[in-house]
Amino acid sequence: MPKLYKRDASACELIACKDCGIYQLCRLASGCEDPSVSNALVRRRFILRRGEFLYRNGDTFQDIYAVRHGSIKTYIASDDGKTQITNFLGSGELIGFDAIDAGRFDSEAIVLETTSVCEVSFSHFQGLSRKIPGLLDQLVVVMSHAILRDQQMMLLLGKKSATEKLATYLVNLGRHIDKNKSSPSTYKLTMSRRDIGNYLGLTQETICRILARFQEDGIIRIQRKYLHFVDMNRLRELASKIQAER
Amino acid sequence: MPKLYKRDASACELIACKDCGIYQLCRLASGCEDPSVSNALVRRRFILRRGEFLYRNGDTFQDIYAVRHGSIKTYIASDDGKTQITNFLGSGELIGFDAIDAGRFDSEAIVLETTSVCEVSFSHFQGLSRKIPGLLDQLVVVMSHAILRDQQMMLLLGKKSATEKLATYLVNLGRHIDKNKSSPSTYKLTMSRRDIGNYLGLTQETICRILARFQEDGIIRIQRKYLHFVDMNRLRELASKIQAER
DNA sequence: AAATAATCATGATCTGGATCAACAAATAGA
DNA sequence: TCTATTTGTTGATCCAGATCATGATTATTT
Repeated sequence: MPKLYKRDASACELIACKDCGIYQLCRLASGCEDPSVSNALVRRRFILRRGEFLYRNGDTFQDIYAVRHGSIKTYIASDDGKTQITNFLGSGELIGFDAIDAGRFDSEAIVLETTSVCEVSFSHFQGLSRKIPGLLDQLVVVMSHAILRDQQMMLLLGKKSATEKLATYLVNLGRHIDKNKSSPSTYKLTMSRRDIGNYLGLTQETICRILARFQEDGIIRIQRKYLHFVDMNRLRELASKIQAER
Repeated sequence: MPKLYKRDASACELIACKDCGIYQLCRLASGCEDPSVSNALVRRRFILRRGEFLYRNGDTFQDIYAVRHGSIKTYIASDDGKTQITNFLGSGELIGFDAIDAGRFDSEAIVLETTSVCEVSFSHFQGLSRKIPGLLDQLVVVMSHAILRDQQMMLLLGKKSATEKLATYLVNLGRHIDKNKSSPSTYKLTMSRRDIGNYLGLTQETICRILARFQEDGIIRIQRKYLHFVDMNRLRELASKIQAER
């Protein structure tokens, strides 16, 4: 059962700041091209471990966060207790701006593995933006992208079959790999089958079965948490059903 | 078959600017409290008629829009031609910021009835924001709200039953009514059953059947496009299944 | 006004993915 | 180390909502 909550810490392995979602923001804030001088924006860094919350439902909104290394899931709940995972976040991604309007979080963020995070005080950010033109413009761009992503998700949830959903999900994982140039085509899944199912509007059983089928068909190899991409093109076809029959 | 596209025009019945989603923006831009002085921000106003596009897939992004009066649907398409309606917009709502990041629209907006729109040049908006602190902050707030809304939609699409989906949809329509104080509890549906179904991840047949059931159960009265709310509380219960049995 | 095309409505049937069940494997805790 | 809990897997069955079909209204065009 989760657990702790925003434990303080310091020093963590750096990921390249220039691969971070707030790199442009940090660069602007520090007023120079040097990517390491990001402290004008980032208040503190800390580490969370598996099962710990970054924020909880009802928390007052004060900060936005950037994932430096690790992974996080965010989800919302309905009145009657159903939950929907709204995103899985990895290195360089930003969390928290869904709470700007209400001034408090109506969602929760749980860490899926040991994860280091940069914390940006939003009021400090707003203060800086008075001095640094372009800072808010950059935030607007990031938020625009998030809206686009959410709309793609609505399309997936509303219109795609189970196979298309999972194929789409895997293709998107694949993109991350290229971006972070880890081993050519292998991915460590940090989320459970249940989480994937919840995210895609399916059950864990369906996820298991389709993963098994993808493996039989020679599209992926999967062993528990370890996913290996064998035929990315076929997967892309399945993601939007343009499969040249078979 | 749709049709024309961004036809120019002028003069249209005003809706109260203070009920508009960009009222705060207009007010800041005009630098005074007078809600009628909004021309610092709004470039032009025009009217579209049923079936006309406000923007189309692939269009270069230049403007954001505010609906003054009328209604609009927005949707995206997958590679294989499935479409998902992402929003229905009414008076005072803003459209277009999903295109800021990419610089072009990956979605389309079609007008559902004769609709008047305020057009705001985004580059002009950015220019103004250099002089008027708070302008971009306000946009960030509006976008944050849009993200929240999209997440609620993901929950609906991923986790709710057909009945819950439609009840939720009707309850949200109801909110609009109060806000725009039209006749006590009657609503003119400008979208088709098919559109509602598409939006909610259902078919038009299912929408018809559930509407009929809601009417039998004395929750609404519905006659083609005209919807009358009879028991809003019951509807709210159905929206998140907390129905005290029956 | 007549013809055509959308839209709405309702019944009959089918099916993709949920649910239920039972167990295996891995992980966390004591 | 052993035990308990979580996570993953696969089969059998079921059902909510899709699909198919047909006709009634209502809008739009000619």
